[in-house]
Amino acid sequence: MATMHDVARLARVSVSTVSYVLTGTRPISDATRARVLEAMATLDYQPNAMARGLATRRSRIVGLLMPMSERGFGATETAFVTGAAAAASDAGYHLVLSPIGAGDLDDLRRLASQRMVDGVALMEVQVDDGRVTALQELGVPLVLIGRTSDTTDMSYVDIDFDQTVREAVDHLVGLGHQKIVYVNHSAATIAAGYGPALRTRDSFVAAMAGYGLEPVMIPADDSAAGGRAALAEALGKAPDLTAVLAMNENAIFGILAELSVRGRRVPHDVSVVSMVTSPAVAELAHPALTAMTSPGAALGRLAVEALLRQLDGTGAQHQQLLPCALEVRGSTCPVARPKNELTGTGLPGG
Amino acid sequence: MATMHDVARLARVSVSTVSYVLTGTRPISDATRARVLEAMATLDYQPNAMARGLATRRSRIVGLLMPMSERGFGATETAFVTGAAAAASDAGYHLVLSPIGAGDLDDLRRLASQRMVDGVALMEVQVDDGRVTALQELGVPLVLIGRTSDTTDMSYVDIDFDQTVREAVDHLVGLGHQKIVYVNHSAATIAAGYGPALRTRDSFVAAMAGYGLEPVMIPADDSAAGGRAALAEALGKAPDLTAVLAMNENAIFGILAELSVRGRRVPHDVSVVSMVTSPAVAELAHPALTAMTSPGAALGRLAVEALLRQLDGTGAQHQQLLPCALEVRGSTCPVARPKNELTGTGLPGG
DNA sequence: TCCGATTGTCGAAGCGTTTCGACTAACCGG
DNA sequence: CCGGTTAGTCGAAACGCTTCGACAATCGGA
Repeated sequence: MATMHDVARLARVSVSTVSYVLTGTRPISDATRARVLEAMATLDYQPNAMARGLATRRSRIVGLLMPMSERGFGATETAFVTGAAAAASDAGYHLVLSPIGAGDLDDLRRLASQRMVDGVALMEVQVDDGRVTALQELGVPLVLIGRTSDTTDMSYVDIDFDQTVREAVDHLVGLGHQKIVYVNHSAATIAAGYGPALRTRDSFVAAMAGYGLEPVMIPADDSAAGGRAALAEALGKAPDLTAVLAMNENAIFGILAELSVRGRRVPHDVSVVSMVTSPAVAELAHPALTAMTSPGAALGRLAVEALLRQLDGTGAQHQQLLPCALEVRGSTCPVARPKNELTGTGLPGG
Repeated sequence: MATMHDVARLARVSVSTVSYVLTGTRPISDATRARVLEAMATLDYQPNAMARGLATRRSRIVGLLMPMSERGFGATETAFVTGAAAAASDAGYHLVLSPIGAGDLDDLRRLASQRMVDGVALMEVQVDDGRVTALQELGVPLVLIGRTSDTTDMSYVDIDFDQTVREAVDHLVGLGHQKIVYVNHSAATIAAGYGPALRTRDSFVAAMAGYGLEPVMIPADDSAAGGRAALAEALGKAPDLTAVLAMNENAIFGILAELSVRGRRVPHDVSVVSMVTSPAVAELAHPALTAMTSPGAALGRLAVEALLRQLDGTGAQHQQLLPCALEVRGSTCPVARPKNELTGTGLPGG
């Protein structure tokens, strides 16, 4: 509750001197500084954030816009937020989380034009995202997590989907798998321009082509049921599949369930790799899933650090990709036999 | 960027008049109001949050303190945050999420004494929580999600664990189950004074006693492995168990895996009920889990609403409990036979 | 008809900082 | 010993809003 005035009076200096001690913008003699600091300590002084914000036109708050779907967010997104908050806190900033999605642009405009935030980080960026243009028009510094289609002059951090897919495919092919099915998000999600779904799709095609293999791809709704249906469809398209690469964290358990129902054992009959998955989720399955672990916390930290650099002018555009790390657990193993020509196209063991 | 001065000049009134139009604290003639509103519209005026905050000594920001563990948070906590953010937004407030745990009280004190937040809601409240006393000393309005041991003069919202456990037990007993094992959090978590673990434990004992049944309880580490170990222990203590009631969302998949390994089918041999679980997680299992669905979003909303009422003086202490709702899915069914004495203590079907 | 209350508006004084211009000493090289 | 820096400090003016006290005009009883 003590103000600068109180500190100044107790230290027998002017308020401006106190301010200079605090901000270091002008030289202060050691004696004076000591008196001021002592006064601050005895009064338990804390600068008032509002007053400071008004005078400097900087709130030292950055916003994190995270659309919250009804299905909540997984460990990946949580790690992201944690990393972002930690980075902000380290720099003496606060992080405001706003559950503002692509829908309510008005909310966003209000938040931004009230000058309550110095800059924002956007999560769940769509390939064509109205929030980006809205913020740019308002002149709000921003960094994306994810990418829009046109990244010119934009700062972003994102998962390196291309390398991640490549590593996953390398892992499976290295184990001898040839018939690999890729289970993506739903057709609707892809059509809506969800970047990760689009990018992994393209990368999968490219990676498979690099090995001269045919890329089989199936969309799946974001649910266990969607996973089951997708696997059924996959077995129709490629009855002799030996590996599944799943992008869809929500469908993965359905995939496993359907495999189990159909008598295909994991990993002996079918190897499964889950993409962009947190260890916690991977451990829930039995056997635990070999997965590409997303660099959630690191992404969050990088995003906020880039934003802060942009704010204080020590850095402009920042574009960075981070791959997911392959963590081999129990759901992948070498393919049963290289000579699986024996079974032709039929089911193994009828 | 337009300020009140600009609006006032354009509308040919004084700044105070503009302010009154905005806040409604004094009567304004319709003609004047119209002129002012029009000026605001043409200038695209937005009040500056900092200036307003400085003048009113209210930031219109409420904090949500959510300790973020490395294991991230589940759909329940996410729903909670969403509900809280929505409630804040509806009332024209912003929600600052701070990942401040029971550890860093200094961070907390700084946040609070900078007067950046008008009040705070605390998640993951421990039975004995230093944050509570710290905030009370600073005179910061606060509401808990969860409860400390002494709730005198405290506002809180929490899950009605007693009723939730009772309903779960009722459901199982109604299906004919008598040998019910309760899988709780780990011994360490219980010892640390984690409220939900303590309260459900007591409620389980009471509920079982109400039916004249013996309450068997097993602690489990928060992991799949913990669940497997717990189930093994449970089968040792009660080989003839027919139902498991699990409080531990992280252990549940381990429990299911171990049941499967031991040849006990769910739900035919063993019924399973998961407590305080979100539908999304319940659907991941196969069969989908009968669960007590936590009222996450509602809790968040109630907490923030109570806090805001406290802030504008239209409400003081607020204490409220909400039960989880029983959602019957595929993991529970009537007990195999009332005459299960046939099988003695051995495994059914050898 | 006069008085008290009400309505509508204004000017000015804060709110707690930062920052600019100015001023005093002390200091340095010539 | 003098003009020009430089270090150290102060007072005052912002920053953009709210709110208090004042005042004129209108109104409704007695």
